[in-house]
Amino acid sequence: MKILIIEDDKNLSSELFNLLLSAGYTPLILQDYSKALEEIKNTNPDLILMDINIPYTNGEILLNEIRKTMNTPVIMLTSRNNETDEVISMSYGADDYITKPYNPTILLLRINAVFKRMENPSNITKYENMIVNIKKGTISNKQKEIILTKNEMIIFTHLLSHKGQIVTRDELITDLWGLGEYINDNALTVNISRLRTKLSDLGINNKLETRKGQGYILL
Amino acid sequence: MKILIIEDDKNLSSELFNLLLSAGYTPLILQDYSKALEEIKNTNPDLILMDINIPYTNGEILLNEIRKTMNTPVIMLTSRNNETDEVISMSYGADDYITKPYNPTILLLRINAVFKRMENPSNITKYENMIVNIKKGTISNKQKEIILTKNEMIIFTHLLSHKGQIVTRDELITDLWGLGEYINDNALTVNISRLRTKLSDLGINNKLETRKGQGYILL
DNA sequence: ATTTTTTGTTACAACTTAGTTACTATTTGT
DNA sequence: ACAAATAGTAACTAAGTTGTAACAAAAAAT
Repeated sequence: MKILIIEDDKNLSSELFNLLLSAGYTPLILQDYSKALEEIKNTNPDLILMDINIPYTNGEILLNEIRKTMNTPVIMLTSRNNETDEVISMSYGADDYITKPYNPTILLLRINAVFKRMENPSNITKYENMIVNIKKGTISNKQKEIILTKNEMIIFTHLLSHKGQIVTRDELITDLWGLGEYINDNALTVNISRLRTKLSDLGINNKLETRKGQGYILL
Repeated sequence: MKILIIEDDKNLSSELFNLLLSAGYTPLILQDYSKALEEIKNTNPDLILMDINIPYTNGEILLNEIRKTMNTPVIMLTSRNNETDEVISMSYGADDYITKPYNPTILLLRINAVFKRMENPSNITKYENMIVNIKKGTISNKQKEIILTKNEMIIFTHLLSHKGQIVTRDELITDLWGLGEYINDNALTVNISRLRTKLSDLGINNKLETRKGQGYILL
């Protein structure tokens, strides 16, 4: 399990490094923002531990960037014990946060808990301002809850797990109907259309784009 | 009633000791993990009160060990008022958790509640405004009590333990009739229908939804 | 600019899935 | 042994999901 530490304070990062190492993880350290995104894509860590206050940017912005293209869990290290940081972290899509100074055991427990939540192909994911409840078969925002049919959910979760990446029509067709039988291509188109309508009911528009000749992409 | 306290903070443990003693329990104190398992087996306490953050290990691990061999109820003392600890505690099989600083009265109430639950190995659950009495085979509200048949109870409890999640028909069929013999699919449908009628008699309507092609969900 | 290809939209109908009811057999209790 | 409760079956009905087809729109290609 690779854990990427993004932290400029060298004392702290090496402490973390040792802690994680002794707990059986493979820690990696990044000191600053500049190469972060690239590095994340290269190393593809299982979890990111990020100081909210890193040089040349702040955690929120980086978190935002990360969330555009991947779902790697992120735990924020917040310096102050204030609500604002917590709220910011969580609302920007962090999976948990820890206030410094942190308790090593607690940190490990939290990491564990995040992994647990990951394993559990989890009931609940977030997208934009929506909650995607796979086991319940719904997507919702604060106002409404909308039930997706089986096909719609298959398409949506597939796109969501490849957020920011083009997904070919063939991939979706295989996911929907398997390899065997021939299905009219248009069936997918229609299902995409139906999904778009339901997303639109929750105010999500123009997020499921067509890339002609290539496939679809969820932004 | 013997209650074992596992807590390294001596102030806290002696506070707890006195509190429990004056409440009529027989408290025992352990300062650390090393002899915990052995001690638990020797003294065979009726309940364990454990700090999640004890020296040389953490509560989660100990709890895990305990759960491998016994069902002694465990209440976790978590240091902060955070969800993660709660989630961890409960998911590892704790029976309850208390956040420090704790209110003595609340603590005693919780202990009491845990004992209650033990006596009566959760034959009683609540759903909406109803009481579900599994052993008795009834569901009731303040006005009426309705008897469920075995099948109805199997279906209802299965759905109840997966509240808010889609449960496939196959799951229910397996739960009802096991894997072997073939049963007309419609038998389940009929039983669902009968259950719905009885729920409706207690004013519970539209809570047991069909998700066509997927299963049923109890909201 | 026009044609061709690809995708979108809509309405419809079929198909699958589930619901209802009544009936019967089996079990249970008295 | 009889009555009552329980459970499975079957035939029919109801409903929702999904694919199809016809047409529209947009993008790509010529």
